[in-house]
Amino acid sequence: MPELPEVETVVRQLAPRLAGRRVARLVVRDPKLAGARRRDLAGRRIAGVARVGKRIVLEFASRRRGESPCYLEVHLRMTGRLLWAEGWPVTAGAATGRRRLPPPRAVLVLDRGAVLFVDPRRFGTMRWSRERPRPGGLDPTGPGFTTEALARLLAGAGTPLKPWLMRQDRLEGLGNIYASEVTYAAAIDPRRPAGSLTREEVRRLAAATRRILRAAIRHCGTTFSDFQGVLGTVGGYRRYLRVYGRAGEPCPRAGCGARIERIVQQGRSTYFCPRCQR
DNA sequence: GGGTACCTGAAA
DNA sequence: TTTCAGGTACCC
Repeated sequence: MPELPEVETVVRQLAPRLAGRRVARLVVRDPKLAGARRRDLAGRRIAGVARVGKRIVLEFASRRRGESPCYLEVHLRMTGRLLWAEGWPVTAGAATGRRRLPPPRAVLVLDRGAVLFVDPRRFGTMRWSRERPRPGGLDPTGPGFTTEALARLLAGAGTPLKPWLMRQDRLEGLGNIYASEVTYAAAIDPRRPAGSLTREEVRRLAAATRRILRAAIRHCGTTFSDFQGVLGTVGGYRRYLRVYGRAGEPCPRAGCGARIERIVQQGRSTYFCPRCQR
C-alpha cells in the first residue's frame, strides 16, 4: 500500500481523530513487535500525528512538568494499515472482520476509540523514541524540493535513475509505483545513470514529481487490493497511473503507439515506454 | 553495486 | 505450482 501519498492520506485522516485524545494503553499482539511494548502510556494525550518520509509519527505529550514527550514511529512497509475503530472494542469486528483482514498486530487503545495496526505480511515496524524523528532525505513535497536541490543530490550518481529515486536517504517518499510514473512523466529512460541527467531533464523530473505526488495525495493515494484509508476508504489515483502495471499495453501518450515494457531493476519491476523515455 | 531475507496471500 | 506484491535491511 504505502508510498508517500498513501502515508500522507493515512496521516490526514488520522490526525483530526486522534488529536487531543487520551491514551489508555498499547496492546502488542505480534511477538515481532514486542520491542514496541510500553507500560507508561496511560493518561498521555496525543499531541500530533505527522508524516516523516514514509513513516507515521505519533507524538505523545508529557503528563506533567519534567516528563518527556515520546514518539511512536510506525512504518507500514508493504501491507501495513492503520485503521480507526471508533467504538473499540465493540466495532473491532466491523473494522477488521468485514474485509477478512487478519487480527491486528497491535492496538492503540484511547479513551474512546482505538487505532488498529493490521499488517498481513508483518513487515511493518513500530518503534519508540524520545526524540522527534528526523527526515533522512529530502521530502519531494516540501518547499526545499527544487530543481537545484535535486540536481545537487543527483550529481555524480551512477545508479540507474529509477532505483535511485527510491533511495530514501536521498529523496524520502517515492516507492516503486511513483518512481516509474515520475520517470515516464519526465520522459527519461529509467536505466540512465542518475547523475547523467541534463539540467533540463532534472527540471522536468522535479516538476513531474511534485505534480504527480500532489495529484496522488488529492486522490487519497493508490489502492490495489481492498482499501487503505483509516476508515477503509479506497485511494482513487489508480486510474491515473500511466505505466505502472501496464506492461504490454500501448503507451498512453497520443500518437506514440509503443508498448509499455516491464523490466527488473534491483529486484523490482520498472515500467516504462521505450519510445517516449530517452 | 547485486542478491537474498523477511512474511503472507492473491493471482496466474 | 509458481510468481508476484506498494519496503527495507543485511550479506558479499
